[in-house]
Parts: sequence; C-alpha cells; structure tokens
Amino acid sequence: MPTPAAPAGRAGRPRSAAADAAILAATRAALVELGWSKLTLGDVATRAGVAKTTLYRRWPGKNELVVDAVAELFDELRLPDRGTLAADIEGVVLQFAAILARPEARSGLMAVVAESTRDDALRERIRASIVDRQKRLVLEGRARAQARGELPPESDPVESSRAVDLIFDMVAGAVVHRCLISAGPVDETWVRGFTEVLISGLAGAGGRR
Amino acid sequence: MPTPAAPAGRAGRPRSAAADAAILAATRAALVELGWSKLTLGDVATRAGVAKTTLYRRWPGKNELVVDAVAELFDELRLPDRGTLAADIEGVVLQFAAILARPEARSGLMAVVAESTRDDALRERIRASIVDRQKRLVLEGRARAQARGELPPESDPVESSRAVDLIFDMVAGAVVHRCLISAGPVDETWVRGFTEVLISGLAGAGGRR
Amino acid sequence: MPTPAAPAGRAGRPRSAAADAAILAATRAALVELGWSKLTLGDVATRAGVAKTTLYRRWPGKNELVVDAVAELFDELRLPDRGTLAADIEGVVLQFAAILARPEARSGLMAVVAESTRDDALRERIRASIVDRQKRLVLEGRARAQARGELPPESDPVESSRAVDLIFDMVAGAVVHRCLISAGPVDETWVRGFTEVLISGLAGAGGRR
Amino acid sequence: MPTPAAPAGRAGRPRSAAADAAILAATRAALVELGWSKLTLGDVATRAGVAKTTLYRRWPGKNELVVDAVAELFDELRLPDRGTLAADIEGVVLQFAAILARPEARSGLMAVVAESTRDDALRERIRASIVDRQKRLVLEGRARAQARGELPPESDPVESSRAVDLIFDMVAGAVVHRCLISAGPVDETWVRGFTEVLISGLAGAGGRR
DNA sequence: CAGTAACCGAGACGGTACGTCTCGTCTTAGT
DNA sequence: ACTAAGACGAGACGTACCGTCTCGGTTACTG
Repeated sequence: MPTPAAPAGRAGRPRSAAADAAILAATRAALVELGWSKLTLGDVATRAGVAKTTLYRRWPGKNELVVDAVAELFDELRLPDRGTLAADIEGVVLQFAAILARPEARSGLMAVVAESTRDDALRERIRASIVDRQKRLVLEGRARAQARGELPPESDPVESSRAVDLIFDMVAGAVVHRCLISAGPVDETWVRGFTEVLISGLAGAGGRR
Repeated sequence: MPTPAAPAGRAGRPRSAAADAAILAATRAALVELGWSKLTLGDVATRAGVAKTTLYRRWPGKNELVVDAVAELFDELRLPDRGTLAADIEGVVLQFAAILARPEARSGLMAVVAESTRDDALRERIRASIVDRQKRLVLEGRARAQARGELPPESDPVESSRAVDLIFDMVAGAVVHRCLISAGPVDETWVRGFTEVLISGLAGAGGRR
Repeated sequence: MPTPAAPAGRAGRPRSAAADAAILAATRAALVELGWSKLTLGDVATRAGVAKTTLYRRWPGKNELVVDAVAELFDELRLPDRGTLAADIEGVVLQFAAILARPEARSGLMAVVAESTRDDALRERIRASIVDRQKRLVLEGRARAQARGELPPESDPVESSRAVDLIFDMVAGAVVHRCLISAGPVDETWVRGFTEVLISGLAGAGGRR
Repeated sequence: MPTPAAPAGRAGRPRSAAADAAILAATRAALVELGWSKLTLGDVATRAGVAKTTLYRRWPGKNELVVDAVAELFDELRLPDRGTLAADIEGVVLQFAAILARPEARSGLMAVVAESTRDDALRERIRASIVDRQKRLVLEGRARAQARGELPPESDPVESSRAVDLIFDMVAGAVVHRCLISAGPVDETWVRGFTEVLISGLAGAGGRR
C-alpha cells in the first residue's frame, strides 16, 4: 500500500519491511488516543520508533496513511453462515457496528471521507481499499442465499452489479448513519428491524421485476 | 446559535447582529474554496470583515462554527407532494443528494461528524441542529401517506418512534453513503431502485407485523 | 535595529520592548556556548523566553540577528587618552583584541562576514552597524593627535576620508588577522611592533605627500 | 591531504585517485554557486559523481573539505619581480585581492576561519595549509629587497621571524579587511596608499631600531 | 447627558505541527 | 576493500494557525 521504493528496485539499502507494519499500528494507536484531528505524523513516527522522513518517504500525508491504517480493520469482517439470509445479514451488520464502535475506526473513517470530498485521488484510494474490497460480503451473501434457494439466480449481469452496489449502499449507509451520525445504539432490536425491512424490500422489489 | 452575550443582556454595547450572518456566510464560502481541513478561523474572520476576537467570543471553535454554518443548508429541504409515497420519497432523496453535491455541505458535514466521535457536546449539537431537525420530513411523509391510505395509522407510539428513526437512518444513510463514500451517481435509476426496495420493505415488514 | 512593527504604529498590541534585549542577549549566550554554526533560532528563542515567531517577526534570519548581537559588543570600544598617538593606538588595539578574544565575537563576526560575501543587504548591515560605526575611533584619534601637534591638520577632505578608510583597514585588518586567522597572541610585544610600523608609516607617507 | 587509506595500504581495492581531485573541484564549484552555508556534502558528492560514503571516508566533514579546496587557490600566488620592494608588494597585493574576489575563496575562507574559532584542529589545518604556506611570499620579498640593498640584512633570527609574522598579519589583514569586511575596492589608489604607508613604516621602524 | 461596560478592529504573544532538508551512518549489491 | 545507491534516525528549518492577550477606540444602555 505505501508508495513503492525506487522503481528499478536494485541499488541501495532496501526499505525496512518491519517499519510499514509498525507505522500502521502506531497510526491506529494514535487514532485511539488522540482522534484524527489531533493526530500528528511526528507523533506517529515517534510511536513507531521511526523517523518522520521514513514516514513521508512512504505515504504522501496523513490522509493516505489513515486510509491504509483503517482499511486493514475492515478486512476482519467475515460473513457468518447462520442458515438464513436474514441471520447472515444480522451477523455481518453486528460485526460492522462493532468495528465502527472502535475509536480508531470511528474518527478515522469519517475524517478521510470528509477529506476525500476535495481530493479525487484520496476518494479512489478509499474506494479501492475499503469500499470495493468489502463488496465481497454482499456477493458471498447473495451466492449463499441463491444456493439455499432464498433468492433467484442472476440473469442480467448489469442489473446484478447495480443491485450489489445498491445493497451495499443501503447496508453500509444505514449502519454508518446509525453509528456515527444519529448516534443511536445498534442493538438486536435495531438490527432485526433493519434486516426485516431490507429482506422484505429485496423480495418485494425483486419479485415485481 | 452562537454563544449568547453577557448573561442578562444589560449594560454595554450589544453584539452586532450583522456579524453573525456575515461569519456564517464567510464560513460557507471558505468551505467551498478550501474545504474543512484548510479552513482557518483567521481566514473566516478576514472574509467576514471581523476580528478574530469577535469570532471566538461567539463560537468555541471551528467545529461548532461549521456545524452551525452547515445546519442552515439542510433547512432548505422540503417534502414535495407528488401524489404517492414513492414519488415523495424520490423527490426528497434527490433534493438531499443535491445538497450533498454542494462542496460546503460535502466537506463540512463529514468532518464535523468525524470530530463528533470524540466530542459528546459536538455530537449533541449535530443531533439537535441537523439530525433531529430533519426527521420532520419522515414524519410528514408518513402522515401524508396515511392520509392517502398508503400506510396504516399508528398504534404503538414507542414502535412508531423507533420506525421513524430506522427509516431516517436508512434513507439518509443510503444517500450519504452513495454520495460521499462509494461516490456513485445519485441519478434516476439509483433513486428508483432505492425507493422500490424501501417501499417494498416497509410494506412487507409492516404487513408481517 | 530589528525590523520595525507595522509602519502606521497605531492599532494592535505593541511589540514588547523587553523581548528585543532578551533576544540579543540570548543570541550572545548561545554564541558563547555553541558557536555560530550550531546556533539555532529555536534555541535562541527558548533561551530568551520568547516564541520562535516573535524572533522571525523582528529579524529576517540568523545572519541579521547575529550582526545586531555582535555589533553591540564593539560599541564598548573607547579611545583612551594616554598622551601620545602611539599610546592611544596601543590602547585601542588591546581593547579590540580583548573583544575578539571573547567567543561570542570570534565566531559570530567571521561567520557573518562569510555570509555577507553572498548577500549584499547583509554586507550593508555589517558596514553600517559595525564598520562605519567604529571609524569614529580613527577620527577621534586623528583629531586628538592634531590637537597635540603630532599630525598636521587636514587640507583635502577627499584625501582625508580616504586616509581614514585606509587606516581603519590596516588597524582592524591586522588585529583581526592576528587574532582569528594566524592565531597568534596579541601581547605587548606584538602591539608595540605593530604601532611602531604604523606610526612611522603615517609620518613617512604623510610627510612625503 | 585527505585522510589516508587503510594504514599500510595493502589489501583490497585501492582508492580512486581521480576521486580526490573531482571532489575538491566539485567543492569549489559548489562554493561558487551556493556559498558555504548552502553547500551540502550530498550535493558535492553528486557533482563529483561520487557516493556520499566515499566523501566521508576521506574527509571528516565539511570544514576540512573546504579548507583543502580553498588552500589550493592561494598556491597560485607568485611574487613578481618588478624591480623595487614597493612594486613587488603592490603586485602581490593585487594578486591576493584578485583571488579574494573569486566567490569560492570569499565565502569559503571566512567561513572556515569562523568555524576554526571553536575547533583547534581546524585552526591548525588552516594555519598549516594556508597561512604558514604563504609566508614564503614575505620571506622571498625580504630576501629580494635585501639583495637589492633596499633592506638591511638580518641580525637577530628571533626578531626576524617576529617581523615576518607582523608583516604578514599587516598585509594579509589589510587586504582581507578591505575586500571582505569594509568591502571597498582594492584599486590602484588604495594599493599605492597602503604600500606607501607600509614601506615607510618598515623603513622608519627598522631605522629607529 | 455623563459614565461606563461590553463591544469592536488590529495585531503581537507563546505554542505547536507542518513538510522539507541535510546530517552522518548503515545496509545493500556490484566491481 | 573498495564503489554507487539509497534508506535510515535525528533534528533544524522557516511557515502557518492556534487561541490568548493587549491595545486604542466605539457604541448604546443606565443612572
């Protein structure tokens, strides 16, 4: 993820591999303690036992560093097999909410999204590292539901991809909004209500088509 | 919205009323040009033709100022009467997306949300000035749909309030995620697909209950 | 000497007068301890109990600051009245050597001269603050010698000014070279030898003219 | 001049002889373009087509490197035979001034002198490489003047050596001060005036003794 | 209608972080 | 054992904002 070293990759001392991991871990630790706006790259470097120059050699700035540090968190998400589509969705929503309850994700994620509204390269980095990377969960869930006969198989591939995007926006959007904006609890009651509306909506809308 | 003047409001020169409006307008202008992270209070003061001291006398800091400046934007939202619940929702979603397309809203909103993850007073300010204030749209929409006979009347007031919150999270969340995170277009196709799933979901979930 | 405040001299908080003196004293202290090349403006600011910004608001950089700090040292020079021109010169030469023996003068003076070879504004600052300012000693000495009848009165004012410059170059140059470059002792023997050659030269050259 | 290679000079690849010359030339070129304070060893290495490591293996640091680079410049000085002592002195003074007009000498020389005030090893290096090395000019000049009968032969060898030092301080000091500190022109007028005073002084002081 | 208290602009203040630069060292691979 | 290349920890650079403070001056209530 960090900017690669001198392209030819030959001469000179190679970059320390350990430094990358230490920097990302230090970034998350600093996010927990200080939040995004009080996080400074000098402090991250100190925590990582690394010079500031080393950090700037690998990432262009705070935003890109935080994207990479946060992106790793979402790779922990797994789609549990609970027997039904509804239960699977409830499971993944709870996991997602649990990650968003962690301070390093809370303040980091929204902040880089805010920055990305004025920086196209950053928006792409977020899309590639976080958004598109987690759409796998929607694909897996749908495939599993189709195998169980809960959903009909795909016909139109364009329509199919559009549906994945929509579902991802609805699920991720609702959870993010609940956790971070309206700041209500993501408990069993809320998750069950949300899943019920979503499943009904998918069945209803799909059936009408 | 700004911190009120000396308590009882007695002696001394009163605060300039014009300054408040000038400061909020200057804040929005600065958000458009610079985005949240490069916005400085010194610059806002200069744009507003006001001393930095004046600004700090009225707002505790950048975050609170931006919340107030952004909150005014969402008051423009209106629920159009297009004859059906689906059409009403589509209308308000498009308006919401239009506001989120404006740079002063894009970068300001997400940034203060990010900051609010570490500042409870700020979270409350956001909830009061932006979130709760716009739930009126959901209430209006439901009332109108009930008047039309598209939705059954309320029975349980607790359940009713919970449903408003859920719907608000789902609508606002999906639009925010689409606009700012996955960064896809909010066009007719997407809005129709979203509304279809939502309406079916509400009907299905409501009917099953 | 420092850059003056906002010209109009009216609005705003006035500059602290104490800060100037504290900064120049701190600069000399740092020169003593660290020498010119290891002197940092951040350290000077700390010693003076002042913020770095305050320092940069008043001086453009290290060179100008050191010139001002060092210039004050040479204002201590006095032309003693020892009865004869030769004795007066010996007195002032010994004083000059004593100043050049102090570490704040030694490393500061040569360093700014070195820098001035590439910076015309700095060269002018040195000339105005140090060189021209101390030519008073030559003028005083000559006037006193003329009063005593040791030297004839001036006739041509152009020639007179040229002679002052030459004598200053010869005296200051010899002492500086002895102290700082060839690094020999400036003791009674050396001073007497130097003065003897100089006085004879002045008499001889003057007489021939 | 550079630090010698592995003591006895046995095993392994021998040091490139060309590198030394290239480094000193690159140092002078960098002095011309950048001056002492902006000269960096990394830049010198690049100009010389040499790795930074190579440079540090041969010189302890910037100061020593610059001393060696500048010292070579003064070896160009020659004592011309113009028939009289006065004319010889004028000739060598003009040559000296011409060297001090070159930017690599101007900024390099004073800077290392400044550094030498806090570094005894450096002062010795300067004295050995530059000062003592050029005293040959004074010795040659005196010998030639004695051969012509312009000066009496030496009697006391201690006194003789002391006189050489004094004359060197007076000549070099005056020229350096004129060129670099008071920053006036070293033209025919100045040189003639200076030489006149000096010669008279030597004659007068010598005669009186 | 005089006093005075709170406001206003301007700008200097002590801090802190920025992102860049150079230092002198170290670690590669290649000669 | 040397070389070029380049990453490394360290730390100063000069700039930009922060939020506070100190000024002289301006209102508009209150006594």
